[in-house]
Amino acid sequence: MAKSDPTTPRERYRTQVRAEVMERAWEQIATAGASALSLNAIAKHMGMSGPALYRYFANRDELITELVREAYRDLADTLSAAAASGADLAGLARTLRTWALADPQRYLLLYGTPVPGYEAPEDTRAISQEIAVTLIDACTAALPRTAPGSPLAAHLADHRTWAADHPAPPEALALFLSLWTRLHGVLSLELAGHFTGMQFDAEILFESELATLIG
Amino acid sequence: MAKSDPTTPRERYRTQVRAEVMERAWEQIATAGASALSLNAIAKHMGMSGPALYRYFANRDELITELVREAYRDLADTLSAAAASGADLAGLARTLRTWALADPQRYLLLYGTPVPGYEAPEDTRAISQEIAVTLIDACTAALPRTAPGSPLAAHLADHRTWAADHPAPPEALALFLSLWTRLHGVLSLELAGHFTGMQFDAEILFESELATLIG
DNA sequence: TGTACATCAGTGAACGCGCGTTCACTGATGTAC
DNA sequence: TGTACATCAGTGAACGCGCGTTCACTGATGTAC
Repeated sequence: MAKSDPTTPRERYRTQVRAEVMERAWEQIATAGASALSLNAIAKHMGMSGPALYRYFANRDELITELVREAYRDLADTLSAAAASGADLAGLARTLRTWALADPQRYLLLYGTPVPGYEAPEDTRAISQEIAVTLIDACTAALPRTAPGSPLAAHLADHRTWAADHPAPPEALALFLSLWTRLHGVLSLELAGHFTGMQFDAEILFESELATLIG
Repeated sequence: MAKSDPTTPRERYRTQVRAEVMERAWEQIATAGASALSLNAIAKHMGMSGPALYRYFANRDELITELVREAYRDLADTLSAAAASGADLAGLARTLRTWALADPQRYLLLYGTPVPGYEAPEDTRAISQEIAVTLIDACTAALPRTAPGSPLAAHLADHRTWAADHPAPPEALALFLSLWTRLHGVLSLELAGHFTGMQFDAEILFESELATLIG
């Protein structure tokens, strides 16, 4: 490695340990949920003493923030990669479902019941909006030529500051909100286990909801 | 009060204290969420010592169970009362929304991310099904005469053991699942605060979703 | 290449906290004769 | 109506636990001359 390389061995070691801490944190979240996340437990699991982690994270909140950021980042990248390789709205929706099922607690960390006492920092909102933009673009492309102009679209024409930076017809915003809430409705009930006992296939419900949105 | 009255003063006192414990528990849940519920904190709030509560609840899990039962019971009663006074499917949906907004954490206790380490007992499933039945009946009544027979309905015709006791056409079951997941999608994102920052009116989104289901 | 110093990862002890839960006990309330 | 006894609500002390976090320290790694 060239001498000019800015990453010193120590820096590389640091980022590596940070990464391992977060990996263990994800394992712990997958098992017991985000509210049970404990620095001491992670340290023990890594064969280290508890205070050692304070070399890598200022406190528990910063670790959670980093996890939230990583999750948003991963979802944003996954979706925009799918969009870049030609996925349409239905494709993006299925990508979202696959992503959520791959690690339910990760999805629930972002979109489930908020972790009590934790407030997400400003910059995660930016990534969250990046995700929205990807979906809104796909919604715009999926709009029928003659948009019906629902009451929701009319309302959004006047209440679109949240998408002010991004040009899109109000019908696309309406479609986006419908899409988001419907997919989340199926996913969150499925992941929370509210369909267990009912033996139907949640994927068919998901596809059905998708079909009524686009068909 | 007649001598034959089976409720002795002590029994009345017991149920009264139990009720107050649960009231305080709801306050605590409303503030910090269900996973932060603490027997000691409730006792302190009532001006009692911690161990005193063990006269009324065997342990923390039994208290949570009682809260879950009460919430399900209240929702089931609210919905069936609405149905009894002539509310149609849209009316029931709006009743559900009102109920959820009245106490967000109560709604999230039932339908949000599960409390880690807590498993709901069997008999709450029964009340949950009671709720489903009320909604399914309204769905049956709301079906157009010539049901379209979606792929979801076709699937449900073969996977309806969860509604085996209750006669309803598969199209009604399909409508019920769509309704449930869509309303929950809007409600849970709204209650979890994922719409804050976007200035649109969640009620209009709710109504829009409802309209596409029924109209 | 070798030595002197600075950096920094990790440890163990400690603090204060709140939790769920058990237990022996006090004191008030209700019951039986 | 009065006394003797049983029931039971509530207390305070205690146990063991795990948490987040601070701090003084050790020992290894990297840097400068």
